[in-house]
Amino acid sequence: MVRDLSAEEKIKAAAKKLFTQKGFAATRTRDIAEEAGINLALLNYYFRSKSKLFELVMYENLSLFIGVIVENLKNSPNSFDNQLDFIVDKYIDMLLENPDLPFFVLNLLQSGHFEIEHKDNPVFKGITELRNSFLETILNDMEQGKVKKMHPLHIIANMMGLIIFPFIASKVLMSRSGNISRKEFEDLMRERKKLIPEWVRAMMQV
Amino acid sequence: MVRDLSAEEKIKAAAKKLFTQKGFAATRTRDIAEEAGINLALLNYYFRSKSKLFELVMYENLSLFIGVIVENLKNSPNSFDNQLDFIVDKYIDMLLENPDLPFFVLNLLQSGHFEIEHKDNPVFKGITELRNSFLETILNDMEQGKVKKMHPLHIIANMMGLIIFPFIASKVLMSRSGNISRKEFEDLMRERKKLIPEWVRAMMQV
DNA sequence: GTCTATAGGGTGATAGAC
DNA sequence: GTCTATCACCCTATAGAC
Repeated sequence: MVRDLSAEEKIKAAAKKLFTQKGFAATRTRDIAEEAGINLALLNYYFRSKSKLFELVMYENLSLFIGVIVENLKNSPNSFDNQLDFIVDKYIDMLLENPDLPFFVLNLLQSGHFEIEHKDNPVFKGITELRNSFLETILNDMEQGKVKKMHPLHIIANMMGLIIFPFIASKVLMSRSGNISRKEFEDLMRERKKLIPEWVRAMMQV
Repeated sequence: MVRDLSAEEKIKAAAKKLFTQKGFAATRTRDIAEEAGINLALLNYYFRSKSKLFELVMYENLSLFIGVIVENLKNSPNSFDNQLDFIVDKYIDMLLENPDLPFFVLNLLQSGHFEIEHKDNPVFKGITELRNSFLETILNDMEQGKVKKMHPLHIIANMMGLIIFPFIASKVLMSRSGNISRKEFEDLMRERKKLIPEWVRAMMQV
């Protein structure tokens, strides 16, 4: 139960939680209302419809996913090495605070509720900007012989996979069969803030 | 539309496709029936309920996910190096043929339709077996100083992330912003069959 | 702004004819 | 085994009282 907020904020927080955990279709407006501790009718009063509420949560989540990084990348030195440390650190911090976020993004990709292609979509622009900035520095470093030549997609996919995948798999890891606690998991993730940049550098010199 | 199969098989194939792509809640039995080219009533005639049908598809998908590997691991030499090449190769082949499979597993983790914890669940047993076999060889190699000492979870998460994550992200990569074709994507994945084992080895010696 | 009550539409499942 | 027609339920959204 979400407390000490306006009704509108309580609904938004509850919606964010449930949409992120269960996806659009499996989340009922009744559950959101109950989680928020308000009446069902109030949800429609503030947000007009389930879809509108979902879109709002979606934009806030995705902005979280890329916002910090896009903004700060502009101010960071233009070498892959520096950007690497920075991105890994920020992403892992963000995921430790929002561990379900990857699931939300994955839900989006399936649901069709989000036209990621739309040119003037600010999130789309952010992703494109992030990708281009990164590609540029990577290609630049390859040109200078600093790193082994390979398709830059490998590098981006590897880095993102090393960062994000453990959070996706966390439910298996922390299950009875996985046999580690939430605290152990979080400690391991923090440990990865140092390890991932080392690993990525090692991979790029094979 | 699925053709040239018995009604029962057509329904199963359609259900597998839709459940995998959209998840349990967002898939309507009517859509499955239409995709299969049969009547809605027939679905319940053969499978009793939407949930029962889902469970069937689920077991077949998960068995695919772990079955081949568990079986063949038993017959492979007991060193991490050999198992590494083998697993990467088999997984990527399997994912190239079933690119939506990771989404299905992710849906499962959210939906709660699957008690992965259940001890006598054959899929659970397979996963446990796979994990233990792997842990054993990794710890053994660490003991002998063949690889750097670190939490074995890092190694398993890294390997699985490098294999699976690109398929999860494939929809972004192959979108307009991602800017690569399906064929290019598949070629890159095949390239990774050689690269991933090299990367994993490099990471373990940092 | 917040509630109760209910309309309106969709979904899973089944009865019953063939 | 396969179909049509329909039931019973659940869900979103809104009307209207306070």
